[in-house]
Amino acid sequence: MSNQNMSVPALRRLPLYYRCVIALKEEGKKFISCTDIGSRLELVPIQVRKDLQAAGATGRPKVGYEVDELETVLKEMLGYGKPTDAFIVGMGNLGQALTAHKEFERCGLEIVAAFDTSPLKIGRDYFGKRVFPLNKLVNLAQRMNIKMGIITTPAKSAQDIADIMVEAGIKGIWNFTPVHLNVPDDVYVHNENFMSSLSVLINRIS
Amino acid sequence: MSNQNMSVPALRRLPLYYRCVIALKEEGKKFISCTDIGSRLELVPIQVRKDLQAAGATGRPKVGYEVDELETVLKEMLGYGKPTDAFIVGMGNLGQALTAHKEFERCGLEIVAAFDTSPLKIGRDYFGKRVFPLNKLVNLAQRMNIKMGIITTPAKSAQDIADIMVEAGIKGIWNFTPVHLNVPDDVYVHNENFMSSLSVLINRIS
DNA sequence: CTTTAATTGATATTTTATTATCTATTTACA
DNA sequence: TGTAAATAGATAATAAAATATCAATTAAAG
Repeated sequence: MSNQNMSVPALRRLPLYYRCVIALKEEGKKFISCTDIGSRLELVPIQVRKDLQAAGATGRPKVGYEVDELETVLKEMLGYGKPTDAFIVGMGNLGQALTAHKEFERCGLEIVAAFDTSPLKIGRDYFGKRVFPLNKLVNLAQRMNIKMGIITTPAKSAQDIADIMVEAGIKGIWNFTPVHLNVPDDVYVHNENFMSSLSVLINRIS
Repeated sequence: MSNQNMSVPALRRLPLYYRCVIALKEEGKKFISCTDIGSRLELVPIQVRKDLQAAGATGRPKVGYEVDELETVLKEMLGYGKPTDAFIVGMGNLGQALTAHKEFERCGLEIVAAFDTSPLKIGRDYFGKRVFPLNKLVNLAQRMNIKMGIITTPAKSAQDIADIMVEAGIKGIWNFTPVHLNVPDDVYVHNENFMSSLSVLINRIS
């Protein structure tokens, strides 16, 4: 199924290609070349070709890739076909923003439940998602076979939440806090560290 | 001042070291080694040492780095001392979440004004930041000498906003939309593409 | 029917980032 | 005072990613 030996940088570029393909499809294009995609995304054609090759797409010389086929291949590789169910913990501003985010549903992610410790939030619905107390997480995750968790709590609770997620059998954690999480080897953590991005930006403009 | 020839991966790790240093300082530690930092962050000591070296820190054999000095060096390199003023455009859920984010102020970023097109939002305050109409951006940015812009609008308006920011003289754009932005060479765009992160997560758990 | 231009696919090269090795230094302890 | 252990700092090696080169293929134009 999903190619595990694809490099992280390449994998991160696939959604860009997907968006590009959808846009071109809407423009009525039937075929598309690496050069086309590259010029739209400011990437060199060779890189696009290598990435598409790794994703399993095949094209025809002089013509390029068939748009419909490319869409299918990318969709498959990105898991857009069968969405992954996820829990989100921390219904602060960021948690709410992610829960409201429409694009996730079109892109392989279904946030099925939210968790918080605040009695003001528990039992409420945010954008159609019910908020549960934290102590229900393990049980619900196991019953619903949840494999992905999103952490949008304050930094100080992040490790505790991660521990709970690990106990619940979650295998992928999307960590929006700036703390390093300690988890077993079979759990993959992706850190969305805004501070890291900020460092680069500040460095580049000064 | 800020070292332009530091690699992006290394630069992205600096905030992690900074957090670690602050934590150790609070624990009362006076000196800290690469091994210590590495074991806390699950990084190999050599990598930590090289990064700190690039940041300009110097340590003593057998002892490590002085915590206070390390804090100063990292703070300087990260620009935490003199915060960068920024404008944010798009006061939807994500825009509000970022505006509310307390940590930015402690980490070199000051969001000084917000912009939106919705009459319901213009004139209001969100977390102490006034929302202005979009057509005020260029003028305000020039008067306030704003060099950083954050885009949290819907995807379809992103390029338009980027064009306005470029016109306003903004040199660094933090793009939270999934679209590729076309800007002149002297403007640096950092893409915070949630879809890219999602690809990696979905790929790794399946 | 032949030539030309564009493009893929495969392989090779270069660049960048990470990791290892080795030496010098410093502290702690016998 | 001497020795062992830990560590920084410098240099070297390795691994990973990006980019270039080249041959094969195909469609279109002459």
